[in-house]
Amino acid sequence: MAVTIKDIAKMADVSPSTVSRVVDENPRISKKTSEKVKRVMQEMDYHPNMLARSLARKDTKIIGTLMPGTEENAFKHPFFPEILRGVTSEAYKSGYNILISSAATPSDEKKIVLDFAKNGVAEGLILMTSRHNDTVIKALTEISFPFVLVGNPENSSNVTWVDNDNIEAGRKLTEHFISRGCRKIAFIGLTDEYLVVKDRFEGYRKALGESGIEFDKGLVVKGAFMRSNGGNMMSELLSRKKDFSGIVAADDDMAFDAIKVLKKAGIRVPQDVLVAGFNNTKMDDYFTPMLTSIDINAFELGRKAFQLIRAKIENKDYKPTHELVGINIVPRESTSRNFKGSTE
Amino acid sequence: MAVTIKDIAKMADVSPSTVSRVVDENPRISKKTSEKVKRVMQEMDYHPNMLARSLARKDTKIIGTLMPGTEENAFKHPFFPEILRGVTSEAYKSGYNILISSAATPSDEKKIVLDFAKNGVAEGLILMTSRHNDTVIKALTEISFPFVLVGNPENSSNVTWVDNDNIEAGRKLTEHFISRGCRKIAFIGLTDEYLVVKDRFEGYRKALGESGIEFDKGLVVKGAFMRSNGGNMMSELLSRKKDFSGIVAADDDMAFDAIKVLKKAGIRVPQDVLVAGFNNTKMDDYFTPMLTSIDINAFELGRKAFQLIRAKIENKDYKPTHELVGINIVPRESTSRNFKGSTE
DNA sequence: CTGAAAGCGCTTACAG
DNA sequence: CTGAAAGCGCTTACAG
Repeated sequence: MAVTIKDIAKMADVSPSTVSRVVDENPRISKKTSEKVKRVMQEMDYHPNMLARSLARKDTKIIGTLMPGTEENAFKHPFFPEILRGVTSEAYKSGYNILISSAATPSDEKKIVLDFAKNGVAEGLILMTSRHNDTVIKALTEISFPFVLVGNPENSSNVTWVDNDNIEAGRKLTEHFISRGCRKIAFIGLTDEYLVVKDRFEGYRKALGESGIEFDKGLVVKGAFMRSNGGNMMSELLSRKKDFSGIVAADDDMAFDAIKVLKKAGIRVPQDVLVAGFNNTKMDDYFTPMLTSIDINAFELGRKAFQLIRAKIENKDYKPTHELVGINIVPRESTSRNFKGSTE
Repeated sequence: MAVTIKDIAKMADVSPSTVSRVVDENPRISKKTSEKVKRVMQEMDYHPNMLARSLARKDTKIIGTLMPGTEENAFKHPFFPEILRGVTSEAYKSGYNILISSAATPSDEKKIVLDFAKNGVAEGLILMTSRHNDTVIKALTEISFPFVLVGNPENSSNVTWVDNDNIEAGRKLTEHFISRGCRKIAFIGLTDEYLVVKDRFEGYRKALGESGIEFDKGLVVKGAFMRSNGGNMMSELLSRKKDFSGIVAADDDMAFDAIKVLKKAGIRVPQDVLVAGFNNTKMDDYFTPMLTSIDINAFELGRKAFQLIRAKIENKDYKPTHELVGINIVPRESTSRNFKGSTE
């Protein structure tokens, strides 16, 4: 059987209360007693039982995270692990542990989350994903269980969240094209479904405006935010027979597929058209040409998310707030002006 | 305050013991009582406190996982998330939760793990990584805390583990080259450091032997198991001026870099030389040419790992064992014989 | 079939 | 500075 506080108390010839206080570094305990108890704890290899402590104290130092459903493709997106890494790394510093959970499908999520919120294990929750008309967020808000969303909520008034400044991201990437001399810049992958994309698009328009370039909606292609459509959208754009020298894709995967279609059509990237996307996927370095992209700093998103949830937990009347994580542009071959041809 | 078993007892006019038994679906409770209690639980939105239950029962339904250090590159390897996804998905089915922890550096690991093992929260541990002379495994074995390793331990006698059949993987991939008519097949990235690689190499030799191809150690290039070296190893091989028509790389990343060097040297893949790797990275589809690879089924590794740890926990004298997860070859352009040239 | 009571391993207000 | 005692919210052997 594991060593308990009672065993230590007996060996050290003090009361359990005293041992508990030593463990807790309570300053009221005399140095002498404290040292004696500590020695005994060492000798007996005592590790406090966290369950008992949590039950008595009503805190657990455990934060839950809700990942996208294991059956969903979202889970496979490379930035979830990065976010998780950020969360874990930050949690580690302050002695918190991270519990991950994930329903198979969105419909199971609410049940899981509510149970999570009420079964006493997690003190707070980090949501990795938000949906249109999110019932999870609503439920959590109703019972006022502390949570932080990574991403931008539909109704941001009452929720604490971290996200990138997606408008800024769109603006910066578009400026990059402009600085390379492009004036006819297309945007592919616009959708109403995701705020991220709408924001990136807004940034795109902003950049155009700031440079006095007239917005041409003939250069915008709408489409679902899914990889498989990058190619179709590119074909659509080509079929319009419009002139363009740059393409902002709503994310890297779309950019890859768009470039494939361009190649087939005999249009060279970057010699004929510059292309770039968002997310700074690992693949960007391996694609031909290497893809210019916006790094969203997923690790930092995770860190910030943890800091916020911790703040909420430790300060019950912490007001809903949000933080924006900076982005960086990573220029690569696909927008290079002195590209000597690919390495093949 | 949260609703407790006492509140339910009072409302339903029974004793707390009875409520507890209803929650536990104890068949000794009369249907009538059970229904009454359940109704009250519904009405009051009762969720059992897991901490209290765990403390009393001495089980927590929580499994810990040790990821590679957050500061290590390993954490970024795309198969960790996949493994985790497998673990989580399987855990969900049986109502277990997964706690992730990760030291910053290997030296912190032992402390974390031992505390984990003794603080009563996790009933078992899944280790995602093993090291040369692994002190974590040793410590866990000494205190006989249940754990399962994903990967192959140095000293496999006393540990339960899941891994791919890496010998089979090496064999299958090499056979693939042979079936394409290659007889002079190089192997780059051999190292003593990792058993995975040694096994893949063993499979390579096996396949050669089975086809009566003489092994030529002049076609083997040693090198650390790190991406950055794929290019160097390729250069080394080229400098030997040996003839070869196929290259087995110790993993996909090495294959990518090797191909880049080949391209620079004016050697075409697959027209002049076939190349393939291991892991079936997402990038394989985006690289030019698309890379043939061995899929290691990381999701399945995770699932199996969970099943094993659960078996160990629920059956205390479960004997150390291991399971091998099958692999699949995924043929792509880089080993295609009727490749019409890339899409560019 | 149901309940009273002891116990899981801690914490902490109260008393001294 | 230290201890006795009650309590955190459950479970379960025992008794009936």
